[in-house]
Amino acid sequence: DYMVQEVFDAYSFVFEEELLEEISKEGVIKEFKENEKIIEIGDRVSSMPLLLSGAIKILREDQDGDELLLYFLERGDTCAMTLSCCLGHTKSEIRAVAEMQTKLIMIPIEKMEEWISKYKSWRDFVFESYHSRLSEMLDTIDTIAFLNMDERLLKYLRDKAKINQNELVQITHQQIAYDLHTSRVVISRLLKKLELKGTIALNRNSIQVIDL
Amino acid sequence: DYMVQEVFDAYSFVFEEELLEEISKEGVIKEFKENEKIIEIGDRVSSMPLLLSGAIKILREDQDGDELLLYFLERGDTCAMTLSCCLGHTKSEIRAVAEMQTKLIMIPIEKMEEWISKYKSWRDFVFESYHSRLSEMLDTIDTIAFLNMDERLLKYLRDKAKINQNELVQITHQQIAYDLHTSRVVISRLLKKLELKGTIALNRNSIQVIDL
DNA sequence: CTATGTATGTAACCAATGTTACTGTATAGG
DNA sequence: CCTATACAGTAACATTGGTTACATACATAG
Repeated sequence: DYMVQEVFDAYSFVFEEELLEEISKEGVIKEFKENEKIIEIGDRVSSMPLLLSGAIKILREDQDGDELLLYFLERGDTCAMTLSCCLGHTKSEIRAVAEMQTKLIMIPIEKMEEWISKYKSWRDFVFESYHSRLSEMLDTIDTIAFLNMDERLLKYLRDKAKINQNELVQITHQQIAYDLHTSRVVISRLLKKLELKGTIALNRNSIQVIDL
Repeated sequence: DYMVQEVFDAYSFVFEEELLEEISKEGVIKEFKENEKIIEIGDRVSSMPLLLSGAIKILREDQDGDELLLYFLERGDTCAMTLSCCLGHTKSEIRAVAEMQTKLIMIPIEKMEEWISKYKSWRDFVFESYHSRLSEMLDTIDTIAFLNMDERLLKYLRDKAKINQNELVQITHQQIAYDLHTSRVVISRLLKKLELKGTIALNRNSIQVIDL
């Protein structure tokens, strides 16, 4: 029977063969380039994305249009936020942006509801997604509430290095400032301090995380 | 057939009669006094609480033991955090404290898993709980990340007034400081400013929220 | 090579929040 | 009534983070 190779690669440890085939049959593959917008705040969500390869960053926005990074998603993840919107038939409360070249498979909302009754593994996956997303949100809250900006910055760089599997993080100070909801000057200042401590090395358009 | 009155009162619009009866039969009623601890961080969670009456506040703690209020739960709510722990068989990541005299019914974890297959209304309830908890968490993140302390304080007082259905909030400055993860002096200072603006009136051990 | 735009470094200042220290006042228990 | 304690008001100062302004360095189009 027909099966998409990437679906197998990313989800064979999670779902049984029959479901993997259904996903392959019903899902629509979509690809996004780095920094391409995947979901916008207020979008009606009519299908649920499963991550096949790449990574996505999930952002929140305030009234003034200022952003805040919530967390990253990787292969095998799904966005519980979107899931939640699907099941509740509400609009997206977050923005999703491709962190790199990213491949998704979109599951129509009717199928995902059908599979909840049909496949225990799917149901478990959905619950597990909610669970890990709640944990991520808690972690995000801890970070914002309990850490100073220098600690948040270092955590951000380490997370970014991990997601990109590269200790050389390709990014500008301004982009970091957007993700952490602060200003470029603040980031430059703190980065310089981290460099003096020997934790990182600064280059134009990239930062090397030494102390991973 | 036997049914607990409070279960009917709080959940008759959500669950069918058969399920209401099962809940009444399998659940164990527990009562908590104001400020009594319901769940502690690290606790093994072996049953899932449904709120029958009263209110609960959910707190997060950092390494130094400092607290942060996440959100309140009311009648008809359940703690998706605890739910999540139940299903994932992990320990509690949060603390739950009775905000007032509170009555819960505790559902054994096996039953709640059984009902997920058996009752669609239960499954919907579980998903809806996850959905609203994720929304609350987003709201909490917005509050911490995007608001200044004076705005957070006012929001806190309004939420508290709403939960207690009383514009006269019985609380000390120190307790507010704990919930908002700041110091008593900061709270006293900001409260005084709010009083001068006419938004609130200060008394010993209580605050009247005028501008609800 | 030069001009332009983008990225970065940094000083000076401001605003918000956190800290310390001390004061006064209400209240409960003796 | 007296005293100990919890609660609240406030000044003075420190720290963190945000803002403005400007200088410098790099990269690329022409």
